[in-house]
Amino acid sequence: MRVKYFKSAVSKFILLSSIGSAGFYLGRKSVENRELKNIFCDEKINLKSKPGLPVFSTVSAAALIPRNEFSDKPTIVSQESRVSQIMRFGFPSLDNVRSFDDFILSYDKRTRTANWVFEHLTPDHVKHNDDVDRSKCDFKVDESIHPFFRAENSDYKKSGYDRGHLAAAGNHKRHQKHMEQTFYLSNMSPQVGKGFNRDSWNRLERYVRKLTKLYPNVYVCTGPLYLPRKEADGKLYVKYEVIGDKNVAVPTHFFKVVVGESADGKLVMESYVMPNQVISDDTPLDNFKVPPESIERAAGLLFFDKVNRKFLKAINGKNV
DNA sequence: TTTATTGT
Repeated sequence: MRVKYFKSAVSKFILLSSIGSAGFYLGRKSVENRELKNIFCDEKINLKSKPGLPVFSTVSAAALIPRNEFSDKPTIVSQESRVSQIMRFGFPSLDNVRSFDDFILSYDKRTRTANWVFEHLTPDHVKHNDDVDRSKCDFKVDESIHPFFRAENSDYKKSGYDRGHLAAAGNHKRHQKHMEQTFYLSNMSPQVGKGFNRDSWNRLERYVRKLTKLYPNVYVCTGPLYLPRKEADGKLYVKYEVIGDKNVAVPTHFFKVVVGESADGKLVMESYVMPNQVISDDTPLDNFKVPPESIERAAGLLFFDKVNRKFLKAINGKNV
């Protein structure tokens, strides 16, 4: 997704980096006005000239083989699979992609948490369902990942961090099995509990669910960020804690990129970055909006690459 | 309403 530069982007960057104790950088140049213009102002960017982009158009979601807990045999997926519905607008990357029944995940063996998760929400997915009970769900090891690289429950124990869902449990209320699959530790990242996971991040997740009241289809990509910050010597470093015997990485931030599709096919995009720290409950979610391109650069991902610009009407509330 | 941990 190539996006135009908006003047408000500068103030949003400043706002974002002012949240919390110290400034984090969504790209080294992003705080410099001149560089920002170079990055975002060129409306004539030739997509084909960008490395990596053409590769994605050749990848078919139908080739993926989803997990099936109840059989050793791989299931061949039809063209109209849930995977291709969820990934309709393209894969952010192709690294270690795993498909679950109602969400897709790319796993990072080095950090022992995901690179990204992708979900497709409809009013049906988020409405209350008496048959689905969150309290019956258990956090469980993802046995499909090599023991060297998978998080254990013991890694989180007494770490001070929550096992925070990336694909939120509340987004998968159609079947008990769907919700249970969100409890694999491959879908967890260490998150500050009170003040973040249980509060402002949860507020963002509920807001995304609420978007299904406005848009019959909502697509959302969520993941961790490890952003550089300036140290005392004036240089930028990426620094993050690791927890447990498996050294599970504690992300500095998390992102969400959301696309809502109206009944007439028109699309709006919103993208957020929140620091993994205590956030005051009265901080408006708008304060966390950042240009999607800045997340792409920081994360090494491309979001909604297959969206036809013709249908994209707004990014972060601004018409495009 | 939805997030969760710790201790019993």
